[in-house]
Amino acid sequence: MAIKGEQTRTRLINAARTLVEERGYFGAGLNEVTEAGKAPRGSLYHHFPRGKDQLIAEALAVSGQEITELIATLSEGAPSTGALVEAVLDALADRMEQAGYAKGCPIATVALEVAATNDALQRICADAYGDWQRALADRLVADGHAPDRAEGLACSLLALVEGALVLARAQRSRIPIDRVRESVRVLLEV
Amino acid sequence: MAIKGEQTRTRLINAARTLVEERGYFGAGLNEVTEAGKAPRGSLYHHFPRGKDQLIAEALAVSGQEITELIATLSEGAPSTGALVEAVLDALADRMEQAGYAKGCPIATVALEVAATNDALQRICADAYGDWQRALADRLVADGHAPDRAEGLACSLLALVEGALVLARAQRSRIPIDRVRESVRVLLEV
DNA sequence: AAGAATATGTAGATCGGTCTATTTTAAGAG
DNA sequence: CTCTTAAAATAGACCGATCTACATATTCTT
Repeated sequence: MAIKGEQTRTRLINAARTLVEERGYFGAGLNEVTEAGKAPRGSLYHHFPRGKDQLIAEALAVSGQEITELIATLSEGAPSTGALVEAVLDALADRMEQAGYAKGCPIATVALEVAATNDALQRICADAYGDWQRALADRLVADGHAPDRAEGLACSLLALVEGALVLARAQRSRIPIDRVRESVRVLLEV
Repeated sequence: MAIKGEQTRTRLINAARTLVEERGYFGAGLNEVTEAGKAPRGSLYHHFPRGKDQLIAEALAVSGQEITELIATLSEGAPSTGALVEAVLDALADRMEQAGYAKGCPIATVALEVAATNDALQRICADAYGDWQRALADRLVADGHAPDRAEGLACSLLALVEGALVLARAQRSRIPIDRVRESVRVLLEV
């Protein structure tokens, strides 16, 4: 049955997602992943024959996709791009607080760790950020912003969100996120 | 003679600073640190008897102080807070490119890795960000911004810089930094 | 019966940390 | 100024633990 196998595979990916977001690529050991995913090491290498990099690559891709979908979902109920970004900040801040600051951006830690040394993972991280930026740029254009400015503005908005997540986690406080929230409107209402 | 010992100590700290910035806390092994610092293991534990955490704590403190001084230095030649932030972005972008994207924010990677699990290092990271934010806030007040708004604005500026560094490293491109650069003025000229 | 999936065992390397010598340095005594 | 001596610093072997990865069975599932 392929169902059971898929479940084990999914459990491993989710365990990897959690551990990688909390401690990064080097900090997430496969022993911990298999323990958290309730699967023996044999299953891990059955489902991910190329080992750790394949597992984490898929975990990052899933996490990246999840944020892309979060942006799409929140965009439906947001009256403006500014409201969308604020909603994203709120959602991520809640998620971070609820996890005791063990969660933030699911990509950032790995992105920084492997930027210069692991081409495959670097590309996946870059793609995730590219997807999020495009989602924001699309919404900006839909809101009537000049298309030639949308990319740059979306990039700055994304940087603002990423920076807020870094500062909030580093200081174990959602204050930076709330402060950045107020700056979003300034950036968009000009 | 204390001089020779201090030199070894400094070499170890600098080796740790480089490796930690490139690959983070978990990715920087002590074997690599001692090799890069040209010192045997005995010297490492002579100068840092509390081991890896002590070494990396001092390395982070030095790197944090270096950025604080960079802000102070660039502030002298900058006609406004906006110009200061742009100068900081330029300096860090050059540094990043020159290192083949092995450098970015010397604090961020560790901050994300240990935010929820290592109180001592988390505090050091938080302090570094606090210092940088205060330096920006002071300059904002000196520029005539309302003191009660300066903290929040400084926090947003810092988030913008941190986010730009994350995106630039992740995408191995200084484009995000250059785009954020343009948003800085928007944020300050309102 | 066949293949997918699971379950361990283990290999080889590396991890952080400790230990004992040995060398180097600084300071005190004459 | 030289000799002595204790501390500082260096050197590297070594420890148990953990790491990723692989090998070999065994158990499910259709």
